[in-house]
Amino acid sequence: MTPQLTVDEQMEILRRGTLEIVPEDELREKLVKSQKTGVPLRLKLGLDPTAPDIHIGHAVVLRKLRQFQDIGHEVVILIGDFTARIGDPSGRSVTRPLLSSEEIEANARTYADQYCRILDADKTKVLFNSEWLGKLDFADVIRVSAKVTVARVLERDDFANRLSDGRPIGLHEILYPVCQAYDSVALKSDVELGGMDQKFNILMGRDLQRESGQEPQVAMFMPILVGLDGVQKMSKSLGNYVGITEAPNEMFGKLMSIPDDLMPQYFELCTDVPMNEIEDIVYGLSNGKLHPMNIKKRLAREIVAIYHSEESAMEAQLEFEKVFSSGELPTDIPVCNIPTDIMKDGKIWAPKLLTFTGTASSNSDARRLIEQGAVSIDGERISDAGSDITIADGQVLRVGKLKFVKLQIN
RNA sequence: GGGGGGAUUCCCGAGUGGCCAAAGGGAGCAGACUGUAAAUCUGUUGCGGAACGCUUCGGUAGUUCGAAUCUACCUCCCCCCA
Repeated sequence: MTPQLTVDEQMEILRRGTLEIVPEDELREKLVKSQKTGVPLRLKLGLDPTAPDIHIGHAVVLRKLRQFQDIGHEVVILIGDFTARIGDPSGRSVTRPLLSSEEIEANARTYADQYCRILDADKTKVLFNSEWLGKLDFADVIRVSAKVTVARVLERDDFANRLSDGRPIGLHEILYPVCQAYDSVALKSDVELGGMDQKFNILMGRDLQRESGQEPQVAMFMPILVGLDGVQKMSKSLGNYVGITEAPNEMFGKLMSIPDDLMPQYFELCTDVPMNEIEDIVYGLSNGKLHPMNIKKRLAREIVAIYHSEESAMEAQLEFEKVFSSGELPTDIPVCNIPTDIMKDGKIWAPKLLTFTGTASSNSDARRLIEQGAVSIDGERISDAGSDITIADGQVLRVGKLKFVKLQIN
């Protein structure tokens, strides 16, 4: 992109949205040195070999890496296939299922397809930590472990808490941070990015690099994006996410459903809107000069445009307004064939229509929806769950706010 | 090695022989209200062509007219002591 930004300008870009840079002056020094020598910095991002669906929460870190790439630096995506066997003790205590090497490879490929939408593929490398961790023998493990003291490991919040609560800590879990730290040594990374939950592990990398005679990496901590519900972190399993491969209309709709007070955060972390403009927006919202809905539309447009295009973002907005503001039918309605043999005399039992079209999961579910007034055909509400209803070719069945099906009778 | 506690519907969690398809909360869904939301209110959340019936409370086999509740065994989890 723009090759010759001053280091100050670079720092300003890189600081955006980050929680903490440890230590900040070392990052500056590294940037200065890199600019002088022309040797790019090596950025490390460790990823789990699971979770192949990247959402805009993951994208926060990936976009930060992209900023580094645009300045000229290179990124190493480190797939933790070896460490996955241990299970990161950070936060969750759920043991992860072991993955076969085929699965890991398949996941890594899916990852690659997706992160290319954000990262510059020419400046990105993917490595697996089994490559070096798998080669260590027991003596090596002891030698590396010897560089870390128990007190140092136990400083970590999670371990300290577990110890005082009398909850168990596996001996192997103590080695997890050591493994991750060793990755940094093996990669000779200059900067490692991660969430605050990675703080301990990433800082451990600094220690081990120093012990190994390397210049320690700088740690950059990125915030965890809050999900669409406005409460929990964005994650696929909670269903409160926007996937970066989702269609424009879906993205737009999902983004419009976030609580208002999430908007500033989303602007900062998920868009390229300049910070001073975001400040103006926040101010305008607080004094009532700006309407939250319009701002949210802008936000949704900005994000959709990143992963698709400005045109499709605009179209998504028009579609959204059409369906939700004007209450009109969406442009694309899935068609469902209704075979005549499940009908009699042009009629069909109402719950059957819902289960057949997949708009209800069971007759009981369908009955409920009908009784609650969620079901209509061509805008006319169906209210009797026991009744046979007359349907005609081309009619549109609507269930709830979001489900539409065009009936095709043959 | 010894002792103790537990597994309930999507999640948490009540229920200790019939009044239990199973309290309460969370989450979801639907309706109202809105700005599309959030908040709020209301309803709903096993299955069945359904005012009746059927299948559920870790698994299996029992006891009983009747079991989520009692017994035996099994599986898995957790805690304490060593």
